[in-house]
Amino acid sequence: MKPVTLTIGELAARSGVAPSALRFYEERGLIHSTRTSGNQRRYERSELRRVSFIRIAQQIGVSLERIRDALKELPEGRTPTKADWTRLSAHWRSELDDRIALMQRLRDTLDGCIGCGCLSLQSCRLYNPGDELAAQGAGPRKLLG
Amino acid sequence: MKPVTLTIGELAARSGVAPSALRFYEERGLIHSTRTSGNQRRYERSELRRVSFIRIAQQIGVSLERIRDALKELPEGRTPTKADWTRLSAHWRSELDDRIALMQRLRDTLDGCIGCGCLSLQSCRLYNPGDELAAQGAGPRKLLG
DNA sequence: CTGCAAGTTAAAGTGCACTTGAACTCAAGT
DNA sequence: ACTTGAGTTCAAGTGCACTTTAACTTGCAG
Repeated sequence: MKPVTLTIGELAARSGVAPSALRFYEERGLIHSTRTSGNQRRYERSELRRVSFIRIAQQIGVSLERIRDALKELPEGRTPTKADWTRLSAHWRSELDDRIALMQRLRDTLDGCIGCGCLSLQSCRLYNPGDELAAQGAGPRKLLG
Repeated sequence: MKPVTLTIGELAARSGVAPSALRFYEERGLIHSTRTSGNQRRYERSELRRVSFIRIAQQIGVSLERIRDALKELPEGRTPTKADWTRLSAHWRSELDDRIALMQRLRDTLDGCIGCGCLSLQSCRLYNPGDELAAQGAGPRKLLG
């Protein structure tokens, strides 16, 4: 009968993340393991969920540092419940909404520019949305931030 | 009366991109300059449009290498016309559509998972959309690609 | 003509997210 | 017992997109 914990290879296979990346995540405090008497890592099955969460957050465009901070919200000591994950998921949901909104703003403005070919900074809404920054010479900074 | 060309500092100020970045773009073949007798760079005003294009494409998530390849489509010798830029803009517009679609897919599936807290690989649609890859053990690879 | 901000180069450094390599140990099948 | 695949550590390497540094030159205002 198989033990409930996973080796690093098993976790890698199930999550689609390389063992080297898992060690790296652990070093950075994003995931945790216990060790066997022979010093090998063993992962709780719940770590799989953590890895999943990390990959989703990366898709959304969040850095490992910010992901680590978010994961610190999870309870120490006990396995996170459905409610714990739901709360974090909801947090990324709004991150994602923000990014989608940014992309759509970019697209809509690009649509406006396609007809005129006006990709220059002086007058193009793409760089100076609302033109309030037009005189300050800051360029794309606003959209980029 | 001011000459029509821009110094690197002027281009930097107008585009919101650091001089060091502009030199880097030039080294990588994304933009071009002529030199004064004293070896200083001078930029055509049309280079401003190139820089704008580069920043937009980066926002969309395109690498400098792919941006350079796209810019190679622009005519050599003559200043790009409205039509030239329109063609390239349309190309990025579809890139952007793709990314927005990916984000929305991610969001919709995350919505489905928020209620159940099921961020695990075995059954979650977020990792195995349509479940066709579920047996292959590839994990997030499909959405990540 | 002088002073100084702005420009030049090549090489090295930065931050992020990992990967690779070397040298070694562990676990499991025959 | 032996072999082999999987695991371990630490250090160094990779790729991208720049930035910084050092030593030096230009160009313009006064």
